[in-house]
Amino acid sequence: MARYSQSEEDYLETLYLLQQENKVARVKDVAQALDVKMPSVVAAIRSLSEKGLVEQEKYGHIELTKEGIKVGKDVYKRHQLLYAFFHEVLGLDPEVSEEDACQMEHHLSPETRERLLRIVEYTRACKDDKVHFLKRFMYFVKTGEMPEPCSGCKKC
Amino acid sequence: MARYSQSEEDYLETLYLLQQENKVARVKDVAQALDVKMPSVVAAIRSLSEKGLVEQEKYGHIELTKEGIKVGKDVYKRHQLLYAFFHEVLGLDPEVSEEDACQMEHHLSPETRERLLRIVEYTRACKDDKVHFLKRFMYFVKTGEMPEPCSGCKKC
DNA sequence: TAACAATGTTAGTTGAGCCTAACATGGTTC
DNA sequence: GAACCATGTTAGGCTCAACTAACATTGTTA
Repeated sequence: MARYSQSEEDYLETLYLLQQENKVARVKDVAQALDVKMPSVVAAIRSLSEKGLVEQEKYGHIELTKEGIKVGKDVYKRHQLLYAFFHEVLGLDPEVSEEDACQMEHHLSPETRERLLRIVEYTRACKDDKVHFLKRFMYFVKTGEMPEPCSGCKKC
Repeated sequence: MARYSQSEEDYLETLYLLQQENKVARVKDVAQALDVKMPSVVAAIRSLSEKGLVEQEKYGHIELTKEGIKVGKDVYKRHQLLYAFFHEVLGLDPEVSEEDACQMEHHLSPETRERLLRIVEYTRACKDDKVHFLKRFMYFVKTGEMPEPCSGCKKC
């Protein structure tokens, strides 16, 4: 999978999400979603089209190619992962989590991505576990002090 | 503190680091550090100078102003924090940690920054604690399974 | 001190990605 | 079916941040 610019990734992600929701994406929708003007969308689509990522019929719908879907979906997955990490693990607001995910989704290496996924999974699993990482971490966030050892462990 | 572009932040951070090491920064050093050509540096310095962030004497040294130091240092602190998180908490290679920190340092909101700092602190504190988060997390990374409850807790 | 090498600067170009203004198309309504 | 409105497109311009080529300055060395 080739490398794409931040802007290109944003267009592909937006197109992917619009396709999921509406089945059709129009220039106007993309412009609204990305808060840019329609001519900017037209230029971006032309460029993506030349790279084989989207297909356009004049004055018609915009459709992602197979490759376009792959990239758009991948960006969105990175976004979701970052959001989950910020919101679920770090306990940040939905708004902040969303905003930072938007920015950072373009800069996530495969290695970091894998580890972030692990820590999200770990945190989720911990909720059913005796040693509840998130509880302990949030206690630390609030008080600045370490919780008692095994405070969350009913066995002790 | 006003907002600065990614490129501006990179120049200020580089100048800050060069000043820390050498006491003087020259156009050539900055160009090397950022892997750009000297005319690009000259243009960037002129722009930063107009914004009151650096001072230049023609054909001479480049110095950060008070404000420039503040911004450059702040960027570097964000970098260090991200590096620590990637390396110490997620257990990623120094190389990957460094590279991702470079990219993401420009997109870190104050809220996320605060929480990342907490999780790094928490992880560090855990090393002296009975319930060793990092050990447990790394066990999960390697095996895909949750460690035994309180496996790290000597009291149990 | 004259020449040369290293460094810094200026001028002009490029490409990405946005914009506005003007024009084109297509679907809805009288 | 003609007029109108929403949507799409083209043309042209702007800013940012890089580049090359050519020129200027400084400092070192014969």
